Amino acid sequence: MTNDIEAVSHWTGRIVDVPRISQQQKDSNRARILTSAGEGFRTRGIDGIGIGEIMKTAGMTHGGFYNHFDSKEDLALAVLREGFTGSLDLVASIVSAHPDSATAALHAIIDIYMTTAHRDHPEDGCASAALVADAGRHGVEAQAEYARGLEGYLAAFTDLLLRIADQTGDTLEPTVARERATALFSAMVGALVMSRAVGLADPALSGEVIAATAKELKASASGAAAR
Amino acid sequence: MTNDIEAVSHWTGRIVDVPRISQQQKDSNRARILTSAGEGFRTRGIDGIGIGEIMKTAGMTHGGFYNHFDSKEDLALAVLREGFTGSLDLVASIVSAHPDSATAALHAIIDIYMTTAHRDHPEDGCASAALVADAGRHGVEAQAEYARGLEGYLAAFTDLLLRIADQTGDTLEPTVARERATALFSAMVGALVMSRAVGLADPALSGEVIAATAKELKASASGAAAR
DNA sequence: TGTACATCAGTGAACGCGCGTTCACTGATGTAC
DNA sequence: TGTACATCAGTGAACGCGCGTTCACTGATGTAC
Repeated sequence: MTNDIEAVSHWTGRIVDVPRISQQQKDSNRARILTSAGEGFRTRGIDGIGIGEIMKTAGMTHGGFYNHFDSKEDLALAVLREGFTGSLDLVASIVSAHPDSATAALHAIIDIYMTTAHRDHPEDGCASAALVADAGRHGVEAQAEYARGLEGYLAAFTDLLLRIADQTGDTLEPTVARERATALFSAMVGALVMSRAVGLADPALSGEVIAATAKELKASASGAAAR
Repeated sequence: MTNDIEAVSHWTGRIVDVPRISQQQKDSNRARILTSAGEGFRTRGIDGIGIGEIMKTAGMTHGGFYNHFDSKEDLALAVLREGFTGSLDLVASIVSAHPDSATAALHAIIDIYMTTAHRDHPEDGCASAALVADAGRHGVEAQAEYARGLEGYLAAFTDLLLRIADQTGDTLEPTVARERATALFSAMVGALVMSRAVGLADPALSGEVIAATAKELKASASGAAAR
């Protein structure tokens, strides 16, 4: 069952689901595999879910997988690339929603990132947090994709910190802004992954980790120039 | 081959390696399994290495595993418990090596934690960083072990920040100290796992992440009271 | 002290299972004439 | 416009492999008498 179209079989005369694959349909199927894999990999890790289940979630049988990807590793690379693009687009959209105040934009990012909702739904959350361990344990190509994404995050946060300094009239060297952006993003990712590591067993501690870190990061970003 | 003792077989007359298992020997074998599993799990993830390879590294064949542990999951719980104990002991030993200055102790911890050596050797590094993703993807019992360890880290860092404030004459509420300790440890763990995620593909970025975060954290801890 | 026997840790073959991957097949699409 | 045929995406059975786990066996240890 690759689509919802019914047709009368020329051969049997019975009404059956038949494949009717156009290039557009193929592209759509590939996108569904990618979405399914992105969610599965983020939730259970690259080694934690198989091709069969990914394809089933995408609405196909497992054999057709290799019409779209060379291997599971190839799929993982595509998920990393696609995943970071989506995450960075979200950051950019939050920033452009606060054109007047870079501080408000940063606070909005932190408030969206550091939530129990984000903690509980890695499947459509930040790629950097959900896939950080998988990237470290896979090959150099996966790490290269992760590096590209991480660089995107650091560039976005560095730019934001520079704009905050500019708007508040403080002086901030670009190299220092980049260092602070690195520490900031490290804390966001670290808090989120640790809150996920204890979410089931100790919800109070889990919530405390993200809330306390968010509070500190917002205070730190506002008062950075005063340091 | 469970030990290095040779003996003459009563039955064949040939010199063979024979098992000669005392309680002490059994305890030692269990400890070797635990060490081997701790290193394997940290480096490649709980799902990334099998019982067979763990037992081989420990110098035994795989069948004997179940004389020591009920299941692989049981082993993972033991690794988490043992691993955090070791990590927290190391933190405590660094602290007691700097009895005069809590600031010096914190800087020493950061300088040991945020290094390329620690990044490149998860097998004998911090349990919280190496196993954070595995804990999040395993059951509630694994998360409970992780939570116990995380609580130990947060308590240790909170105590250290309070002692720094005390020694510099600043006032610091315990609840605020705990929040700052949480953000601090989140940044340490986040920076380390991200630096591992790009270590092979982009050593420059990888080194930058730990160096920049370490620098920021030390500056932030020293100037925390001034904020 | 010596002998018989129960205990139990380690060995290595075997189990069922799920995985990533391959492959023969089906049938709709697109092209050639 | 209609017919014949090459193309190729999806199906589902099958493959080899490694995994976690089980089990019959071996032989040293410890205990009973």
